Amino acid sequence: MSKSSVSRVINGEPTVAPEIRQIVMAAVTELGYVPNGAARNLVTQKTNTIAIIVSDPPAGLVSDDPMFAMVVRAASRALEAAGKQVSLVLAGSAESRLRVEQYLAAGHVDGAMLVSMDGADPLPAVLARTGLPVVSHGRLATPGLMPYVDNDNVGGATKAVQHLLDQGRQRIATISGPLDMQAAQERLNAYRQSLQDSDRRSIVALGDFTRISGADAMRQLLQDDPQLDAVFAANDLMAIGALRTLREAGRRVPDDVAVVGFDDIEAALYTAPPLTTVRSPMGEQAASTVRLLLDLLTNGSADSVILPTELILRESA
Amino acid sequence: MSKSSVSRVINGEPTVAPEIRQIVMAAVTELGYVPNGAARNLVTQKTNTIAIIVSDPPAGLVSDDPMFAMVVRAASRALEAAGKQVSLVLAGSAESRLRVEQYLAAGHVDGAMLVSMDGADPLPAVLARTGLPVVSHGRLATPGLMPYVDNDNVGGATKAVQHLLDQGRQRIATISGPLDMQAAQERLNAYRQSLQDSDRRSIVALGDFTRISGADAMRQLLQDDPQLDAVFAANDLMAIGALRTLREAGRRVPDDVAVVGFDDIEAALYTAPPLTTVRSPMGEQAASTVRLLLDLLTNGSADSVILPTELILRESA
DNA sequence: TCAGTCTGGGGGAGCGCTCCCCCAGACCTG
DNA sequence: CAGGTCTGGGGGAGCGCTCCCCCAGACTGA
Repeated sequence: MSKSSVSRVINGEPTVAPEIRQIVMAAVTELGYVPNGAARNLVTQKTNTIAIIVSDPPAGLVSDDPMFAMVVRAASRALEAAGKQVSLVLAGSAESRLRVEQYLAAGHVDGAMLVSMDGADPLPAVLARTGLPVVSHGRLATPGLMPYVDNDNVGGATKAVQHLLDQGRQRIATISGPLDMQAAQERLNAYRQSLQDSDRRSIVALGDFTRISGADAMRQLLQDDPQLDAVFAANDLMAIGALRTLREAGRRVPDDVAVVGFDDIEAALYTAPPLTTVRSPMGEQAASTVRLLLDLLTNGSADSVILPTELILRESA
Repeated sequence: MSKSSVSRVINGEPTVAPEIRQIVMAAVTELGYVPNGAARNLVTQKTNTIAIIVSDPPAGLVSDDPMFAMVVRAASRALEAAGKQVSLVLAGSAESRLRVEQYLAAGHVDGAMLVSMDGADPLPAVLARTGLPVVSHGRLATPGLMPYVDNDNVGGATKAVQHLLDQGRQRIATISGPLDMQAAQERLNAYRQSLQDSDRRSIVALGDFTRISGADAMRQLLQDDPQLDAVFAANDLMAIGALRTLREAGRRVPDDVAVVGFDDIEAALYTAPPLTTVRSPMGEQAASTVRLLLDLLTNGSADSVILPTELILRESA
C-alpha cells in the first residue's frame, strides 16, 4: 500500500479501486488518522481559510456591538457552510496593522473580508495591492479598490426623513455617525438633501455609533434647538441613547419628539416606545459579502452589490 | 549567504554577526520577503493559532448577542496581544462538530478556548481527550475535563434575590435560562435556595437567554401569578424582554413589579427604567480565560478561576 | 496469439522552511 | 609558536503531504 493511494482515497479521487478504498478507509478510522494541515497547505499552496478583518476601536470604547455579533456570526456561518475556516483578525493600532499585513502575506489565508473600515484606514489599499482576493462589507471611501456589498444607505435615510416630513414635523434634527465612515456620511448627506428639498434647515449633532454618544448628542441637540420635534439617528444604538436623554429631559416620544433609527437591530423592538427604524439586512449583507468573496476566489472577479433597505414603522415616530 | 543565516536573522537568534544581520534585513525589506507560514508550521509543529470555539445555536435564533461580541472581542484582543492568531469556530450542527474535531486534530491550532457550551454538548469531552490544550469560558457540566474561568453565579444571584427580599417584595418570580447551561442552573439554584431560606415559594418560568424568550416568560409568569411583585431574570436580555411585557401589561416598574437582571450589559443602562442588575465581568472573564490557556500552553497546567460579581443598583428594583 | 490500449497503483520529487551537525577561522593559552 | 577552544556560518536532512510520471497488468481487437 503506497501513500499515493492513501492520498487519492482521502482526497476523493475517482480513479481508485473500491477495494483499495475500503482498506484505506478502514485503516484511517481505526488509527484515527487525520492528515496534517500544515503539510497539506504547504504543497497545495492554499489554506482553505478566510480572514475576517474587523477594525477594532481603541480599547475601552467597545460595547456590546450588535453589528459585530451579527456580521461576524453570519459571515462565519456562510464561510463554514462553504467549507472554509475562519480567521478572525482585529485591526486596531498601527503596529497591529503591520502584523495583519505580514499575516496575510505569509499565505495563511486564501482571501479576506474587510468589515467596517473607516475612510482614513490605509489597510484596504495595502491589501488590495497584495493581490490577495479581498472584498469589503460596506462601501469604502476609496472606490474601485475591491468589490463590496453595502445596503442602500441613501435610500434608507431618505425614507426615514421623508416619513418625518410626512408626519408634519417641523424641526428635524439628526445624530450622525463618525464621518470617516462611509455609511455615516451617506446617511447624513441623504438627510441634508431631503431637508433641503423641502426648504428646511439641518440640525446636526455628531456621534460615533455608540449608545452613549447618542445620548450625549441628543443632549447637545436639545440645547441647540429646544423646539425640535423629530430626530433621525444614523443608527439604532444612538437612537436608543437619544431615547434615554429625551426621557430624562421629560420629552414624550413620539408626542413631543419623534425618533427614527437605522439598522433595525433586535433591541429596537424592546425600547420604550418601540423604535421606528430603517431595516438594513445585516446578516444578509454579511452572507452576500461572503458569496462575493467566494466568487472572486473562483472566477477572479465579482461585482459589487447594493442591498435594499426598508422603513419599519413602530411607535417612536 | 546561506538560508541558514537568513533563518537565524529572521527568528532573531543571537548568534549572528551584526554585519550579516544588516545585509539580510536590507534584502528582506527590499524584496518584501515574508516567510511562508505553512512551511514554518510544518517544521516547527506549531501554528501560533488559537481556536475560539463558540457553540452556535441553530440558525434563526441568533440575535445581536452582546455576550458573543464582548467575549469574542475581548478574547481576540488578549490573544493578539500575546502574538497569537485567532481561528473562530462555530460549533453548530452535529456534522459541523465532526469538522471541528477534524480541524483541531489536523494540527491547525496550538490550543482552544470553549465558549458557552451547553451541558449536553459532547464537544468538551472529545476535545479533552485529544490532548490538545483546551480551556473553557464558563464552567462545564462535567467537572474536571479542563480548567475554566467563570463568574460567581451563585453569589450574584443570591445578592439579587436578597435585594428583592430586603425591599420587602412578597412574591418573587424568576426567569431562568436554558437549564442545559451551567450558568443558568446555578443562577436558578441560588434563587431557589434564597427563597427557601426565607420560607417563600418559587415561581419559575423558562427562557433561553434571548430577549424574546424573556418577554414570553414574563407573560407566562403574569398569568401564573398576577400578584407577583418582583422578577429576577437570569440575564439582562431576558430582563429587557420582561420589561417590555410588563409595560404592555400596564405594570409600573419598579412600583408594581421590581426587575433585576444579570450580566450588566451596556443596554441595561438604557432601558426604561434603567435596569438593576448583577455585574459579571465578561470582558475580564474572557481575558482571564485567555491567560489560563496561555499558562496551560507554557506550564502544562493551570488552575480554574472564579471571578466575583457585584450588584448594580439602578431604578428597576 | 500478439501487439496495442487503457486503467490503477507505486515511486519519488519537491513545497519552504528550521535545526542539527560540522567545519573554517579567530582567538587564547602555555 | 603550536595546540586547543570557541564562535559563527554553511550544508543538508527532513517535516508530511500532493502530484507527476511511469510501469505493471488487464483487456481489447485483428
